Amino acid sequence: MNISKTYDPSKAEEKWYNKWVNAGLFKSLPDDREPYTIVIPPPNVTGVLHMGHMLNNTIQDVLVRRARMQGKNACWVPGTDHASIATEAKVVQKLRAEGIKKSDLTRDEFLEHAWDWTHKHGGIILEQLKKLGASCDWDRTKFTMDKDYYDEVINVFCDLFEKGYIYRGERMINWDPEAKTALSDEEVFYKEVNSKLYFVRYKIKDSDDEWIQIATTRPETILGDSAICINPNDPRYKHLAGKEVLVPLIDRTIPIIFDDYVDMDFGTGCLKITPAHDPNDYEIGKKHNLEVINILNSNGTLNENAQLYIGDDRFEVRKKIALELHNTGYLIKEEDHINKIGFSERTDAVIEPRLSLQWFCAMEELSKPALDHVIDNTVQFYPEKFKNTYKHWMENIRDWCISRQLWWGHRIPAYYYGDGKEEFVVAPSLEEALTKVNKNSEKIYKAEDLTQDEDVMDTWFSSWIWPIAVFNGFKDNAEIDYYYPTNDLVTAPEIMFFWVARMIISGYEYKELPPFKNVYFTGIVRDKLGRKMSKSLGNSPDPLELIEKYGADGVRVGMLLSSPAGNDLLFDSNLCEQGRNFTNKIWNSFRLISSWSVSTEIEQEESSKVALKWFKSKLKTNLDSINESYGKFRISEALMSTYKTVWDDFCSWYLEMIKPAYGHPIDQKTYDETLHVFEEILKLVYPFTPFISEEIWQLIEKRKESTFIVNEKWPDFKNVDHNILEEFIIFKEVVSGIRNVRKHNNIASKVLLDLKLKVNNEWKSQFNSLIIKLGNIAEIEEVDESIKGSNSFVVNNNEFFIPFNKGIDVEAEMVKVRTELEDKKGFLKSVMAKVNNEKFMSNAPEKVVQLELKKKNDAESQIKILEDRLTELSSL
RNA sequence: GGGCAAUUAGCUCAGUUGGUUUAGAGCGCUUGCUUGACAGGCAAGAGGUCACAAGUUCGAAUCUUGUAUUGCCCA
Repeated sequence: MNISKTYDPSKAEEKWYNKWVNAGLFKSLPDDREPYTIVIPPPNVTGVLHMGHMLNNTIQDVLVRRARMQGKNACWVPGTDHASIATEAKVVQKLRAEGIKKSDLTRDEFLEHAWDWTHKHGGIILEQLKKLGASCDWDRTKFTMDKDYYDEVINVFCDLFEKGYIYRGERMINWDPEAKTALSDEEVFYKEVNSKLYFVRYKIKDSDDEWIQIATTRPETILGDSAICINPNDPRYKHLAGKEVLVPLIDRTIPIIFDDYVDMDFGTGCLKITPAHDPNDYEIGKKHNLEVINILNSNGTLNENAQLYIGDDRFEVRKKIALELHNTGYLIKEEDHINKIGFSERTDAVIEPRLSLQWFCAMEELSKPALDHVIDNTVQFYPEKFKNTYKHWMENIRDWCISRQLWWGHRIPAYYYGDGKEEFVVAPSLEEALTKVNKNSEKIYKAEDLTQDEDVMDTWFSSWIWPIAVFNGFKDNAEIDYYYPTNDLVTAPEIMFFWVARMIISGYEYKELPPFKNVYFTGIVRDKLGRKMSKSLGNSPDPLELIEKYGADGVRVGMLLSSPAGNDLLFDSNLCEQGRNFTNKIWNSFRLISSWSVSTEIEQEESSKVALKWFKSKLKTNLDSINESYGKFRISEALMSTYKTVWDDFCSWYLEMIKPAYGHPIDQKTYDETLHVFEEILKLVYPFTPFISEEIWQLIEKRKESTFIVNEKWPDFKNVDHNILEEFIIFKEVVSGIRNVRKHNNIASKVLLDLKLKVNNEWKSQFNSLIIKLGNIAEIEEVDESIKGSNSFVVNNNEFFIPFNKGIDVEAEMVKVRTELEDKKGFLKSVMAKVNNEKFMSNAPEKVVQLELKKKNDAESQIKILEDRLTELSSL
C-alpha cells in the first residue's frame, strides 16, 4: 500500500460525510435503546457560520458521536430560527436598495419578499455545518416558521393568555426608532458616551426673578417636562414647597415635587421629570400623578406636543434647543459628562424609552419551577458557577415584553372588534376569534369587522418551545415521550436568559419536565488579544477557509484544545495547526504499521510481549480518565488525555518498543495485536476526529459495504496490571538516563553501549529487553561495585553505569552530581522539618507520617550514593 | 453603586474533602538531531516565593479575613 507522507483531509472528508449520510448513520427513530438527544441551538436561518458556531457544534458533535458508539440511540436535531429583527432588517435593506420602501408594501407582499430571502439564503449555515462533520439527523431539520411550528407558537400564546399570563399593558419600553420596534432589555447594549450636562434655569412662577437650576443630558426633553423634583431632605430647596415653575421657551406651568429618589449630590440636586421619556421619571410620574407628555414620534422626531421643533429629529433638536436656551439666557453652562447610553443590538440606534401598548408575559409564577429545578440540579449547569447568575436573574425576573413591531414572525393572534383598549379577543384563528366575539355579544360581528394585531412575537417566544416543538411534542406522540427530556444542551452563556431559562420555563409549563438534563455553557470565542470576534472588527477567521487549510478534524481539535467549559477561548489558528499535526501523527502511525512486512515464521520477541502487556494496561487507565472527563463535561481534558494516549503512549513509546529493525519483518502475533489496539485508539479519537478515524479504519482492512467505525462499540477494557505501570515509570527513567548520557557526551544513538547495573534496591528485570532495544544497549550486566570512569545515573536508588572508552568529562560529571546532591539535601531538609516536628508526628495521620519517613529514607540513601559517587570522581 | 466569579510557567489552563518525593499539562522558548512513520517530526532542557498581606493548622496553591487587579451580571 502506498501511503502519502502527510494526511490529506480534503478528499476523505467529503467522501465519508456523503457515505455516512447515505447509510443513514445519523438518522434516529425511537426504539428500545436508551436515547441520547441534543437539540441544536437554532442559528439564524439566513446567517453564516462563525467561530462561535464552530465551537458549539464541535462540542455537540463530539458528544453525539461518542453516545452513538456507546450504543445509545443518538439523535441530534438540527434547525434554524427566523430571527425576526435581523431578517426583517436585511429584507428591508435589500428592498430599499431596489427602491422599494416597506411602507409601500402590504403585509403579505412584504412577507413574500421575506420568504424569498429566506429560501435564497436559508439553510446555508446548515450546509456549512456538514463541512465541520456535524452528525445531525438532517431529516428532522426544523424551522421556527414551519407551518406546524408556527401553529404551536400561536397555540402557546393563546393558552398562556387563557391562563392569564399574557396581558396587554402600557409600559416604558426600549424603542428602536430606526427599526421602529420594541426591544427587550437583553437586546439593548450600553456604551459609555461623551456627552454634555446642560445646566438650565427655570423661572419660579409668580416670582420676580427667582430661578431654580436643573442639570440634564437631554435638553430636548424639557418640552415634555411635567415637574421638577427635589429631595425632601435637601435644605437648599425647602422653601420651594408648593411652588410652581415655568418650562423654558414654552412657559408651561409645572409643579415642584419632593421625592427622596433624587440624588442631592448629582448636578444641582434638582431633577426635571419627563415621564414619557425616562423609565425612572415614569415611575415618579405615576407616584405623583403627573401628566405624561409624549413629545416624540415613533421615528424619533418631535411631535405637536412638543410645541417647538415639530418634525425635527431628537438629536437635531438637542443642538438647536441648547443654542436657543443659551440665546434666551436659560442655559447657565455646559459641562462634559460621560454617561451610559443604550443602543440597539440590531441597528445600533440610540434607544428611546417610550411608552407603548405592548403584549407581556407575566413571569413570576410561570418561572418558579424553572428556578427551583436548577437550584436542585434537576437541570445541571456546567460549569456550575452559572447557577448563581441564573438564580439572581430568576429571582428578580420581570415580565417579558413579547411583542415586536415587525411583520416577519409569528403574528399575535389578537383580534380587535372595536376601538376600546379591551375590545379584543385572543384565538388561534379568525374563525375562532369570531365565534368568541359573538358568543358574548349582542351585535353579530362578521369577519371583516375584526382586525388582527399587526405585531409579531419576540423570536425567543418561538424558540423557547424548541425542545418540545421539534418533536411535535404538544400533541401526544411516541417521539416526544422517547426523546424528551433531551440530554444535553450546548450553548453560550450570553443567551442563558434569552433562551435557556425560558426553555426550562416552557418545559415545566407544558411537559412538567425539564427540556434537558445538562446545560453545557461554552465560552466566547475571542481573538488572541482577547477581543470578541466580530464582523465589524474583522478579527474572525472564515471557518470554511480554516477547514480547507487544516481539515475539519484539525479545526475541531483546534477549537477544543483550550476551551474548558465556560471559559472564553482565545482563538489562534496555531491551535488548528496543532490539530492538523495531531491528525498527521495518527496518519503516520498507521503509515508505519502498514509498512511492516509480517512473518509467521518468527517468534514474538520478549520485548514486544512486555510492550503489549504494558500498553493494554496503560490504555485501560487512560480510558478510565477519558470517560471520567467526558462524564464531567471536561471535553478539552478528555481531548488532551486522548491526544497524549495517541502521541505519547502509543507513538512515542509503544510503537518504538515493537518496531522491528529496518528491513526486518514483524511477527504475526505482535502485528495482529498492534492492529487491534490501534483500532481501539481510532475509536477513542473518533469523536474528535471522525474523518481520519473512518479513513484509516477502512484502510486497515476491506470492510463490508455499510460497515463504519461508528458501528463499533466504545472501548471497554478490563484488568489493569498496576505493577507493570509502575515498572514502566522506572523503565522510562532508565531510558531517559541513557539518552542523557548520550546527549552530554555526544554519542550518536546508533552507537551500541554497555549498561552496568548496581542493584541497591530491588530490580525487576521485566523491561530489560526494552531497555536494550530503546537505549540501543549491547547488554545489561549486574555488577557489585561501581564502575570507575564511567557515566552514571541513579534510578530508584539503583545505580547505572555506562563505560565509554573515550573516558568521561570528570568536571562536568562532578557538576552534575553536585547539583543533584544539593537538590536532594534541600529536599531532605524539608522532610526533616516535618519529621523533627513533634506536633506533626503526633497529629498527622499515620499514613502521612509513614510517607514522610519513607521520603527521609529514600533521600538519605540517594544522598549516600551521590556522595560516594563524588568521592570516586574526585579520586580520578 | 449592588451581586457573582477569577488571579498558578511567556501564553492557555489542570490541581478532587488541606498531606502522595520541595507544584502539573499543552503550546511557545532554548539546545542537539539530513535518526528509514511523521521537520506537520525526534530527543533533551530551561522556566513558577501559586496576585499581595495577615490569620487558622503539625502542615495552605487549597480554608478565613483584608487589599489590589480583571471579567461577568444587575441597576
